[in-house]
Amino acid sequence: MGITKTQIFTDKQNDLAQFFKVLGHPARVAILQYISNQNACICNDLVEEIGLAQATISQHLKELKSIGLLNGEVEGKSMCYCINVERWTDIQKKLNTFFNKTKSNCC
Amino acid sequence: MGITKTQIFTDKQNDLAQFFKVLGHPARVAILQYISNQNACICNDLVEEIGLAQATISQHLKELKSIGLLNGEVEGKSMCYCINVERWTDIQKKLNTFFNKTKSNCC
DNA sequence: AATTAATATCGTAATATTGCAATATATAAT
DNA sequence: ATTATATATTGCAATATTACGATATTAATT
Repeated sequence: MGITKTQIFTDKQNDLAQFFKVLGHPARVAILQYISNQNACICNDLVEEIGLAQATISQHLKELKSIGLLNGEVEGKSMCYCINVERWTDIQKKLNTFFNKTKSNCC
Repeated sequence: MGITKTQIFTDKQNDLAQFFKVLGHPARVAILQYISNQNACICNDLVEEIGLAQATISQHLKELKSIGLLNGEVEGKSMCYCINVERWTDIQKKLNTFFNKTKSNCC
């Protein structure tokens, strides 16, 4: 079908999967790395930097915003995006909890 | 288009995104959690446990195997899947390196 | 007010993913 | 050998994602 059966999973499982999913695209990985390398907020150097169309970059930014990873502020006629450090750390913790809990005791 | 432009990203970015992507489905999160909760290797209790068709579970297992997270051993007429702990730890480290390096210094 | 620049949204095409029924394969049990 | 059981693969339908051009929208500049 193409539709994930979210109803049969717990909220935690769905949330966790959603975090992983949003991070599961190289453009979004690259965007986050680029933002962190600039010592200031970025605007749309990203279009030049990454090499995808402006509409595409905008879409990826939207997905990163959707899980709260980015804050966006209007800065004149451009946008200033930056990483929401609190959320960033929060998600990192959640992923690590998953990794630490999920341990193998077999084979 | 629907096709990710992997050529414009580094191997590291693509690999990282691939790990995230494979973990980015609630069924695969649930499978990993279930395997870790059993004190032994599992076979296909998963079909009953998770509530997806056998073919679907088999597909998800294949994806988890594709990044080396699962080992599968023939056990009579069933399969014994277990988490590859070494790989598991390795991927956890890589994700944490990404999280730690990607830090914000703005806003 | 008109123009320019930056970003967002819409519409659309191409491709990918999810899920399942049906079928194939392989081993154990009879 | 036949049957039963467990898993993998194939083929297909439905939906999602990726990417982009075209078009809003919004704010600064002239």
